[in-house]
Amino acid sequence: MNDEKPTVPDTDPSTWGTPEGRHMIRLLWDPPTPAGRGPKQKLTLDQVVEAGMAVAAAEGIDKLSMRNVAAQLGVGAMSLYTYVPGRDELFELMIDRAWAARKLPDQSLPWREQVELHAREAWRMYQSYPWLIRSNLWRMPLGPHVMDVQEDIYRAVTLTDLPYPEVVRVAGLVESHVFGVARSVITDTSLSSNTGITADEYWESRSSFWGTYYTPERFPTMTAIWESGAFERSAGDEVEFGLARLLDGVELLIERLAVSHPSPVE
Amino acid sequence: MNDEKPTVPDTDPSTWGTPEGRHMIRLLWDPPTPAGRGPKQKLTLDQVVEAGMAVAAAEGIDKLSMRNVAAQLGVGAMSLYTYVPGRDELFELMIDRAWAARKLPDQSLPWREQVELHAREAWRMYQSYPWLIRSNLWRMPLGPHVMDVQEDIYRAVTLTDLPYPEVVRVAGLVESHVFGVARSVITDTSLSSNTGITADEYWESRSSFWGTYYTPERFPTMTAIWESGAFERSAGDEVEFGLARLLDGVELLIERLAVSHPSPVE
DNA sequence: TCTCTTTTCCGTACGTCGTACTGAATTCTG
DNA sequence: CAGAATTCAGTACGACGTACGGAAAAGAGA
Repeated sequence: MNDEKPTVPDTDPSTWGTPEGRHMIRLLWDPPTPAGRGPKQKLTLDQVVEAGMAVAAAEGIDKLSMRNVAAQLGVGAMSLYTYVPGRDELFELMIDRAWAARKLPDQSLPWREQVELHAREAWRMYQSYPWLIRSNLWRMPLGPHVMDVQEDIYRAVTLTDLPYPEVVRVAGLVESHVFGVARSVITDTSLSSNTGITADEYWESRSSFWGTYYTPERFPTMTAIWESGAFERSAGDEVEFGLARLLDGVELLIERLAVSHPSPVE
Repeated sequence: MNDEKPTVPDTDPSTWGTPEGRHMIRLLWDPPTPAGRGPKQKLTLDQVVEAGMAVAAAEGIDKLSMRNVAAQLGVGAMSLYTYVPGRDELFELMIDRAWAARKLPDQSLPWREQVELHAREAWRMYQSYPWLIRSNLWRMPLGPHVMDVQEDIYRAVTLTDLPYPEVVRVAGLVESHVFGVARSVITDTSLSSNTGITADEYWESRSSFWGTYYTPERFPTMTAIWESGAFERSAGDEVEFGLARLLDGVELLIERLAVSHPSPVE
């Protein structure tokens, strides 16, 4: 037995994983080969992905359906399946494409400035492509742009000389923070995900709450904050504020570790 | 003109907002009145919400459909609409119910310990109800449990004596952090949102990437981190690590403000 | 040039979803 | 006991992703 399927590690990567997985990796990394035989393709993969981003930008991510993207391109819905395996995969390609616009920091800068630039670039990305907040429910696409940025973030954080486990955590912390601010701002700014109502309309529709169940006795702190006007936030500042606190904390950790394990080179 | 609809502020809260909004607020705050006339109800609102949570727990949030919840309860799908205005509203009620289990910290503790307890409770909540990570796409429900916890978080952060704008930001920062860790862990742990494949199956299916496009030259830092084993993270530690860095940063801010604006009482 | 194979395009169709509408059954009110 | 109000639920509509199959197009081999 076991003579047909050897248990030795397979050395040919083109047989690793599943056909679907390999197909998706190829779509992300290789320009799709124009394929000799049949009729010419009316579109390119890039056009399809761009049309998806156009639909998401114009009508919101909830309207990103195969039928809508196809209509945007003037083709039948099922035609898209020759370019893309399915809706989820199209979204994956859109995510990687969104990351393509990320600038990388000058490597000669101090680590903190590099990390700050990465955070601001992430913030800019979420503002440009608000539908990216949905990507949190997806696994990270293994696309070239996502991976290159990710690598550069880890490189920048490594400059702190922190041990690798802490590097991973700090990188995740910065990412989470920007994402968190983006999420709250986008949810409050753009249209509601399902119904098409704005934030103002939402609060207005539920305004009866403030006259019936909300009492300053039950919610004294919120009342005070509200009256101070501090709930009216400016989003950009929130990113910077959190980032500053967070990196202050990281610097403190670096100092503390330096004291307990002094560098032999110093 | 304008004699029928006065522009003076309406003093009767029962006319504020929209009928739908008022209905939802009532569902969140008042036990539904058993309503005299028609046939007895076979269920209670609580049973419906609980059935929704059961479906979400057993099959994942993607299987939370009106038909599934109804089947769970042994009633017709349309019957649910006498208890709940719609699917989104049911989810809103589920969210508030999930927050009901949040413990509040002892108010005599130092602010930092109180905030830490809030963070750990949030973490526990996301572990108990993983489908809550979807709530980020919703606006915060104005339910009693959500509001009470929120008030208590603000109260705890206020103990720092920071100005209100900073209080709001710090509270948001802690919330974002816990959410961020929960998101990454849940996405990596539970089944994929759409397809029913596990994280292991996902990475396995795409494993061809590592043999074809991934090279240590292009991704040197990730390679080093990978080989050190630092990518195998333990989630609970991540919450604590980030929380520690974050609150260290907040303490630093407090000290800095205390220096520039020394308390007159001291 | 003619045929064969491959590929593209896309209409149809199935199963899912939320929910509008309708009507029958049920219970309290007058 | 008639009428009004309310619950339950079947049917149906328009959206969705996508499996399937057929028609058309284009290069490859004769």
